[in-house]
Amino acid sequence: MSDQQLNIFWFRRDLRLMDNCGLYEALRSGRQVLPLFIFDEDILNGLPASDHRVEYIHLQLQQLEKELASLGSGLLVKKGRPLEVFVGLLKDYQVEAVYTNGDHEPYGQKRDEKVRALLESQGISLESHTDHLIFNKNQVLKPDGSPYLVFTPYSKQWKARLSSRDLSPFPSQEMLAHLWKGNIPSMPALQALGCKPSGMAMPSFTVREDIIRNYDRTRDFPALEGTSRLGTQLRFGVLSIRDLVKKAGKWNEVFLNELIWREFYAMVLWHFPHVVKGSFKPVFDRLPWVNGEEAFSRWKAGMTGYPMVDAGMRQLSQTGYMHNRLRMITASFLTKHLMVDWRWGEAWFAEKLFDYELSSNNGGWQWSAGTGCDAAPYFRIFNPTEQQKRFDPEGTFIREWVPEAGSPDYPAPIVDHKLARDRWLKTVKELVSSQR
DNA sequence: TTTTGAGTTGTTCGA
DNA sequence: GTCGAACAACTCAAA
Repeated sequence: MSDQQLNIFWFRRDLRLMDNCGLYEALRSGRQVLPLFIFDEDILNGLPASDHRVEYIHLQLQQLEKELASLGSGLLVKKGRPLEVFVGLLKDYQVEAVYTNGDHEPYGQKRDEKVRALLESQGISLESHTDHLIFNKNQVLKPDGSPYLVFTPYSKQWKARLSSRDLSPFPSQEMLAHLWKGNIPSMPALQALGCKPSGMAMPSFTVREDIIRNYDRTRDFPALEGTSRLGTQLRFGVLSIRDLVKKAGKWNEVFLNELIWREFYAMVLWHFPHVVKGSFKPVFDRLPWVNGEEAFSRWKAGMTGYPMVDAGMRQLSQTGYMHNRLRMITASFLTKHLMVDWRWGEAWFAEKLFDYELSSNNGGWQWSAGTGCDAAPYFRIFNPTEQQKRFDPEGTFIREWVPEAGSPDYPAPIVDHKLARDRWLKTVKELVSSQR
């Protein structure tokens, strides 16, 4: 056991050294800081052998390790259950305090409470900071102290609060000399974690001022480079949200609003964790979903016979990404045309998306299905053919992903649009009227 | 307490 | 082809 007292900084979804709130606070305390990451077995065991997100995290950790090594330090990477890993660490090191950045998801909160209890039983504190969002659970509330349920008033209040919020970066850089200089074993290879390479291209987009400035005009056209593609970096904290919000505020209000949606849904999940399992509005848990396995399979495979839907679904499977416009079209189609439970679709996106974020994915699906807070009205049903005309008028996107569209090799539409539309309208009307 | 206006991203229909 | 209304009623937020 090392006899020198130290702090641990526990990286999770904040895989960067710069402008990292919790890391800065750990370094500022004056003690040396040992950087730690844990591959959580409880999460890994629920994933397939080849998961592109694990691969992405591993890649970012390698980058972090390189940066830390150049500073004379290193990154301690462990695999196991966090609680058990900490039990081991407390034997190996004389830990004074553990610093980290908070997590708004129910699993992360339970995990952190268990770790906190363990540490506190040893007289060690767990210091948690807010880093992945601008505002935490209770910083943007109605005057009566309750959470907002509608986006627009939330966003107004969010912006009002932002104007008095200091977004200057946490100057972690100036403190990096305080990193632990003792021996740190190098991190395990991906295969040693039991994960195979996915063969997918890892997202590595940069913050593009030109794209963000044009965001409101180009974001709806999947054939254009019209969206930021920064979701994955935000999910894993490779980018600082403070930095991005500062730029968004200068560059494009509509883009800033998207970042506020991200915070809105995080806040909703924080206050209403029941949305993980069921509809925000309980009445919609009684929707008589058809849940056809065959239809669901065809949707997943991009074989519905609606080119716009299939293009989106194939883009997702093959790249781990789907353009936002297509996320709405495919989600609307699965829930309203095929009448498959939104949770099925949510789970599929969760498995496939690089940028998967529980709160945003859940919020988006419930919005699409009309079951969420501040959701789309039930009669707002996307017509996949109409959407194709409006947002891919040249057919560029369709040709890229569904080159056989229009040929005999391409399946006939899985459902008739008008019949499906009428069925959905009738179903929801009956549900709502039965409630009165 | 009551009232009033408003509510991400759409589609269809009929004038 | 364009345009406005209807789709549905309810809940939320704020005055």
